[in-house]
Amino acid sequence: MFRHTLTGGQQTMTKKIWYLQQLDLFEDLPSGTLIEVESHFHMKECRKGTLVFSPGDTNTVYIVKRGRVQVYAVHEQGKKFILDVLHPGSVFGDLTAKNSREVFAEVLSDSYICSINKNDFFTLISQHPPVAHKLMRTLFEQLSTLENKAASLAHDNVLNRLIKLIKNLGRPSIKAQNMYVIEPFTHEQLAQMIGISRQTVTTLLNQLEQEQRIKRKGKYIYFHKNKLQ
DNA sequence: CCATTAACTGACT
DNA sequence: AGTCAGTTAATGG
Repeated sequence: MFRHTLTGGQQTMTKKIWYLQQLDLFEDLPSGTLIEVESHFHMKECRKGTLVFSPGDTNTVYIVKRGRVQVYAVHEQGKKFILDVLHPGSVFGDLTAKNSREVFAEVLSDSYICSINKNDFFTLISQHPPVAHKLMRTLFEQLSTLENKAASLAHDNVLNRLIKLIKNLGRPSIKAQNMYVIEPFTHEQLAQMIGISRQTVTTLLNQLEQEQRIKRKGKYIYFHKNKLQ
């Protein structure tokens, strides 16, 4: 398993489950084997708020087919720290043999979640090297971005943390060039991603909007790549 | 200072 | 009734 420490304030944490973003793992397989592969999966419809994964769940690997899933840790004082928000194509599950106590995965919007027995999953992967290859590539890419995250949490003030978060969450807009969009999050969720308070997020977002560094429509946040330093 | 906490408010479901 | 965003006063490192 991977061990990475996030130093936000005094807290350190261990990543007990792994997840891979935006990975259509089996998309390149010939349709014949695809059908065989899919027979190993279960598909479940999950309502908003459902806990897909909770501590102690070590035998299953999950793939998000539709919707959004947030992976978060809960600390001693009951505070949430959001580790990642997963989208369709994301793969996640527990790597450890022991029970992990503090990591949960919760559905943010009505979703379809595929699940597969962990051993079956790894058997499948070893039978299809291109899939293993893709899995590893994404894994290493994510490892490098984690370093930046950790450094930001350790050294940046709240404003810079929020700015980096905004940059990381932004996806290129289809409409305007160099324009980026962030899907709806509550201020509470944004706060929980970088370990700051909800009120501070509210204040800083208003400040950034007044400085014309971001724009907002409802819960969507827009920004130009150059305007946000 | 900078940021968090607590508390209250109005808007929106 | 519950969630969310915005504001302010008090507190602490």
